Amino acid sequence: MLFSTKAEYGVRLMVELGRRAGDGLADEADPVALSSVAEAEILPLSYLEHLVAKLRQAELVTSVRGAHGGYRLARPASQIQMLDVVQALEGPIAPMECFHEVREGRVLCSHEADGDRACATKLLWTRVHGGITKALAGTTLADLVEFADQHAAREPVAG
Amino acid sequence: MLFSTKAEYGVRLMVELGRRAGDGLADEADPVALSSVAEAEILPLSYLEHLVAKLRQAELVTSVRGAHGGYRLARPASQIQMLDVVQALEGPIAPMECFHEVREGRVLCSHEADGDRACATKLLWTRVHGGITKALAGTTLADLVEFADQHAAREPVAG
DNA sequence: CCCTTATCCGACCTGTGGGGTAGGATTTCT
DNA sequence: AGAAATCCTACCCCACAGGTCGGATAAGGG
Repeated sequence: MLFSTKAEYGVRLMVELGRRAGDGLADEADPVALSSVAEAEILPLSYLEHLVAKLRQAELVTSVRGAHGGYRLARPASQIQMLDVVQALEGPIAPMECFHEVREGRVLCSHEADGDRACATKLLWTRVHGGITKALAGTTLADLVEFADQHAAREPVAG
Repeated sequence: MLFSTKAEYGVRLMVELGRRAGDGLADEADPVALSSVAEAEILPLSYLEHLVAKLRQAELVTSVRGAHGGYRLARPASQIQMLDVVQALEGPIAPMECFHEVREGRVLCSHEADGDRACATKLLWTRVHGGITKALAGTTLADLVEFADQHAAREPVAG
């Protein structure tokens, strides 16, 4: 298994926010209470709180405290890359322990200090890393929202 | 983190076997004792035994028991896809718990029984899965062996 | 002003699996 | 016979995923 349920739950949370934001106009709609998302997705509220905290720190959602508060997408779904979402939830995307992303697209293996022998595998992980990030960066939240709306058409979101 | 060290160690093991096999002629060379691989890669022998057992079950390596025994690649490195190696070591490549690969390229999400709502994320994981398998299937062991030989040229393999 | 509703925050708990060890049985070569 | 290797099973440790709990803080409504 590659990603944990953190990523799954967090993505489902984002999709839910995206669906309720309607077409644009996110700032004017009421913020969505986490409890309503938890109910709709059948996920534990207190666990979602931890996840949404990471999304907020990554400035992917904004929060409104107090009664009638809740969460909103920080920007339109079409401008949110899933790469950012998954990274916020799971931490840096490294196919292996020894891998850090140093700069945009540049990858470093910590075994290089041992002499390159340890990292015959570097070529492979680099390619895998590229494949994953490409798939994640090439998918926006809007893509998922649209997909979700199509496939769950018979049970539209309440609003 | 996506893959565990099982994949890393196992791949390094395979690369080591590939390097020692020379150019083709794998069947005629002496088999490689696991202890020599463990020494060269500075990995615990007893742990490698577990990994190589999986590789043998997947028919990626063959073994020779007894004194002067050891392991060989089951076929030329150029005919070994890294997808098979990683799958043998880590099990099925699923970006998420709820994901099974049903048939070549076809993927199923176990949440579908709950109604599709749970899997707004299906589109995303499908793309990620595709990115990973494409990267793994498109890389052969021979690619890694060549890469390793180039980058560790100043410390050639003993033989 | 207080009550309700919500976000926020940190401590805590529990099971699973990664990562590794240990010991011995078996096979084959010298 | 004995050394050198694979093979096999059982076991151990602990970090972390996955989740709970209690409470602090903030805002709106009567």
